[in-house]
Amino acid sequence: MPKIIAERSDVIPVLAEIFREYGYEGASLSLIASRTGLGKGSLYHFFPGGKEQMASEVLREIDGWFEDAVYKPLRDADDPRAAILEMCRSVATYFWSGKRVCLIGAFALDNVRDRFSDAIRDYFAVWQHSLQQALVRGGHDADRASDIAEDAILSIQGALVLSRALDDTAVFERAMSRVETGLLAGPDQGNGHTGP
Amino acid sequence: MPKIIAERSDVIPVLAEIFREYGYEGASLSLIASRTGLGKGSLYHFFPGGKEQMASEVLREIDGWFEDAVYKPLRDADDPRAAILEMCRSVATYFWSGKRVCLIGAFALDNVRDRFSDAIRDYFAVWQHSLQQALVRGGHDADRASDIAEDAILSIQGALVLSRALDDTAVFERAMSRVETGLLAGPDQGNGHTGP
DNA sequence: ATAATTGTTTACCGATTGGTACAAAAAAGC
DNA sequence: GCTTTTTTGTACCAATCGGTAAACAATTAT
Repeated sequence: MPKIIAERSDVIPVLAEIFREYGYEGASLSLIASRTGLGKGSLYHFFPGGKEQMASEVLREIDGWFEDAVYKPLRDADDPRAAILEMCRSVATYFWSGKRVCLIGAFALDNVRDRFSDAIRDYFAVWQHSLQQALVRGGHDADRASDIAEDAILSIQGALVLSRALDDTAVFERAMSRVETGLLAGPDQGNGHTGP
Repeated sequence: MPKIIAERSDVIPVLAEIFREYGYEGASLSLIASRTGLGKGSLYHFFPGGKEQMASEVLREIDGWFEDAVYKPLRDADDPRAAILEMCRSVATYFWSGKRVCLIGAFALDNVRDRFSDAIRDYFAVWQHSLQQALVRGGHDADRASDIAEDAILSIQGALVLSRALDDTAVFERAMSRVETGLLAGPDQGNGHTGP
């Protein structure tokens, strides 16, 4: 039978998009089979662990992408401010201005959270830590940097929720603009809740 | 047969909790039947429209609760600052410091969003509008109030995502504290992205 | 008391779920 | 060429899905 194009690694992004659109439970095997072009036989040949393995590898791939494209630059870049700017740009592109859901955030709200809790926690924890590190190198003290990073990440997630709920990408874009401003504000400004 | 206790209105909060825990697709009829104590027959007697009607009435009830407990006070209260403070308190209690999911936010990320898009949109739109109104009465101009309200609501939603992902209610509490500070800051402070 | 209404039980429906078995086909190694 | 390994199609599985039918019990109205 024809081998079409399907390398094993080519199928994971397709799986990711399916899970994004339909959720874990909503992504039925027949749907997966039809969208990937792979029969059940092939699917279970590549992923003996079934749907759970598919989702698990999707999460790993997403995490890997963020590690390379976002987290590592944040930690290693010479200019932390430039890295933060680049993060905002990458994130806005990745989430297609709010039209594309964050699969890991969606899983966090779903009942499948327990099944993938480690991957979900790591994704956000590493993100926050990397961002915090960039902020510290930008002159913030550790505690305040942690706070700012947390607020930025949670704002991005909330922006995805709200822009999808209101069906308005402008919500996401405004939020990203606020996040960028908040991250780039120097350590001297006291624009937080730590006031008197 | 015994009439137990089940008034029709008593079952809706139970349904709400089930949907929160398992999501729309994850809440199977057999699960609903066992948790409510009602057989399928009774369920379909009360909700001829099946699961979709159940979810729909749950959303209406949630919306009604927020209208009474949050939105209306925000619009009508004599002291807008006190109303905003009360909103923060109500929200923190309602979401049990981040341990309880926002069903409407979760639906917004799910594939059932299309089915309930009107209810989802209204919930957030009315929230934002009510909060904006309170801010305007607190001295902000309309555009800036809209921006602040949007940021507050999206931060709350993001806090629910992140605190669940990290399994840490402190994330939610810190976020609520920041939200409160941001909402209560007077119109003279320039702590936003509208700088030069 | 009796009739009409309301609520509940139970059995059942076809469709679909995630997953398995296995043989045939294609690709790769020799 | 042949053999071995990797990949695929098909048939099948028990379990469960959301939903229906209808006989029956309990409540209410008369």
